[in-house]
Amino acid sequence: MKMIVAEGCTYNIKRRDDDFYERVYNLVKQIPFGRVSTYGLIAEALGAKSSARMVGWALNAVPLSDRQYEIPCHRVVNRLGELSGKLHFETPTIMREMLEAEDVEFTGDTVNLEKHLWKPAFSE
DNA sequence: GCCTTGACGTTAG
DNA sequence: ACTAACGCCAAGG
Repeated sequence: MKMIVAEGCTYNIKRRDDDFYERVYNLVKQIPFGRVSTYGLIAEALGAKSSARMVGWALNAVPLSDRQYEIPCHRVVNRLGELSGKLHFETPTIMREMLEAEDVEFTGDTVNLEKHLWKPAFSE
């Protein structure tokens, strides 16, 4: 099930047997303490540049228990550094608090990406 | 099946 | 700097 990524043509997630979610999780796990990444970069690293949305969907499917300990979902923000996923935590403030606990710096309600953005290594 | 809804992103105005 | 229109695609009704 290799996808051909010709220029302009991006990987299509459509397959049920795909391990897309797993690959998202593996990548998110690699985000270092005190750093953040974006939905778009993660999607792109997986060869699904146009499917940033599905990255969020995958994270939404992460069990609450894994959310804090196994998979650092709070380190994924949108491309402007906004905490677009905060409503999916136990309380709307948790996400920011977790980031601040890692000394992540904010400007207003957006993360200082200059300082904390982590770019995933391109896989495959 | 059709329609709507999103933890998104780009582009145009 | 802000809004609107798309493109994207899995789920749920």
